[in-house]
Formats: sequence, C-alpha cells, structure tokens
Amino acid sequence: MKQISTRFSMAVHILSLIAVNSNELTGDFIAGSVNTNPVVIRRIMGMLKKAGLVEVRPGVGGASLLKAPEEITLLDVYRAVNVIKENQLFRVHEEPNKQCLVGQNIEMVLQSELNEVQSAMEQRLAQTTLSLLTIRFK
Amino acid sequence: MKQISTRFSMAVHILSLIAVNSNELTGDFIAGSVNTNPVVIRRIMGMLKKAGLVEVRPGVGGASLLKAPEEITLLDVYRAVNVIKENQLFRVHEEPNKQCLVGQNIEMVLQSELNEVQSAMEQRLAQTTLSLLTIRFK
DNA sequence: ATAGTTGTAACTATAATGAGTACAACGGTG
DNA sequence: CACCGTTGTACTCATTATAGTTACAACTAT
Repeated sequence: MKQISTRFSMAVHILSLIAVNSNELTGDFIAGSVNTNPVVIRRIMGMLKKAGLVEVRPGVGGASLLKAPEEITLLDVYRAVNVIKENQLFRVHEEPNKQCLVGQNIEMVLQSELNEVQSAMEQRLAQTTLSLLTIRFK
Repeated sequence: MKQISTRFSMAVHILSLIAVNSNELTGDFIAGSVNTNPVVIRRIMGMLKKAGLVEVRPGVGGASLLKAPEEITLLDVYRAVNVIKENQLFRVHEEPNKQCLVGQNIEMVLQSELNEVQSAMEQRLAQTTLSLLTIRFK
C-alpha cells in the first residue's frame, strides 16, 4: 500500500515551527523537532523556498514565512513538496488493448473521473490553513 | 512521486469487461485487454472475489458480477484492491520531538485534518458507479 | 580567519510494485 | 478415465520512490 510521502507532513511541521516560534530556527533545531536528519529538512526547505512560501538566510541560519499563516493552505504545501502532480494521484495502467471496446474507452473515461476525485481531495486540502492548525496547539 | 497503484485502474477495467461482455471471459482474455500478464489479473480477481464483487469459476473459467453495475462504486473497488487503508492515504512522520510545542501537537492535529481530506476523496469515489462508467463507452 | 550555517551531490537500505515462471488443483469433454 | 485449458498461489526479479546518511563547497557574521 503506497502512501503519500512524509515530505508533506514534515513540510507542514516545518512551517508550523516557523509560524509559532520566531525566526531563530536553524535547520538542525528543526531536524530535532521533526526527529530526522538535517539534510532531509534542508531538502524540504529548498522546495518550500522554491514555492515562495519561506525565505531562508544562508550562512547564518533562520527562516521566515513569506505569506501570512492564514494564507498558506495545506494545498500550497502539498504542491510545494511535489507530492503528487496535477491529475496524477491515480496511476492508470497504460496501453490497454484498443481492439476491445473496454480497452478502447477505459483510459479516458476513468481518467476524467479520477481527476474529479483528486480535485475533490485538493479542494479539501485548500480549506485548511496553517493558522487553523497552529491555533489548535496547546 | 508515489502514485496510487494501477491495481485499482486494472480492477475497474476487469469489472467493466465483465459488466459489458457476458460471462465467457477467461483470465487470459482479460489480460489481453488490460495488456498485462495473466497472473496479475488473477491476483486482482482474487481480491475482487474476496470483496464479494465477483464470482469466478475455477477450472473452466468465466466470471460474473455479484452485484449490479449500478451498485458497484469506485470506492468499493478501491477498497477491494487494498490500495489505501482507512485514514492512511497520507503518511505522517513518526516520533516528532515531544519536548517541542509543535512536535507535541502536530501528529494529532494534522492527522485529524488529513482524515477529513481522505474522506472527501472517498466520498467522491463513492459517487461513481460501474454503470456510470460503462454507459460512456461507445 | 574562524565557526556555524545552508545547499547539494552521491550513496545506501528499504519497501511496494508489476511482471514473470512454475506448478498444483480444478472441471468439462471426449 | 485421460486430457486440456483454466484458476490459484508461491517464488523470484527488476524497477522505482523514499528517507536517511556522509561529505563537502559556499555563505555570513564575528
């Protein structure tokens, strides 16, 4: 059973840390909280940076959000860490037999349906913001 | 980028074949339409059988649906082939540092949110029946 | 200059997948 | 009953993404 990569949950963790604490966060400290290797954190930070969600001070350390926590949704994070590309959550088997009525049609019909399924999921992701999460920490 | 297994799309293909054609379908014929190895088909058929969706005649070959195509949803198929278990679409990183406010809370807060996301997706899957798919074959 | 960072490249172990071979068990048909 | 085509499984294998790791260059304040 394949699951969606922990890159996503780690990214949310990282952003929550930055949102909650002030900016004096080094990669090593974050790695300590997430409980993984600092390089894993740097890789994810790189993706978040490329997506325009965070800003990192190289050399000296420290990161800050480039958007308000109210404006960062789980969908933004999910897209940033490249978990799943557009319309590719489901993988459809390739090259069904075109000689066959079903083989001929299944690809397009099923794919269009699965796009809607993925879209339903992503819409739900878009409803949750970073601040909605961190507000629940106690 | 990990995607959901093609077992699922193959299973939908198999069920569509059974729904559209009458019952004289051998595993080898299905394998020809799906364009894969017959053993892959037999494995998936085994899962569909265990889920109570199809009936297979061992020895002689041939399979039939145990429910009407109007009553088989994509969610049924998805569950049958064990693509993703309940609340496990997303994998959350384990053992965050409990010393830290974020590490302490992230697991539960994020998981409950992700359960809702997965649920949104599954509800959409449940809306599409096998007959809604096959009716679009032309 | 130095120390403590970030940014990457390269390598590894692990796990799920999809394909494949082999063979036992089954069930009509001649 | 003997045969043949089928299903049911147990193994094996190559491929792929992941998460972790080591190593080191580049950067920045002191």
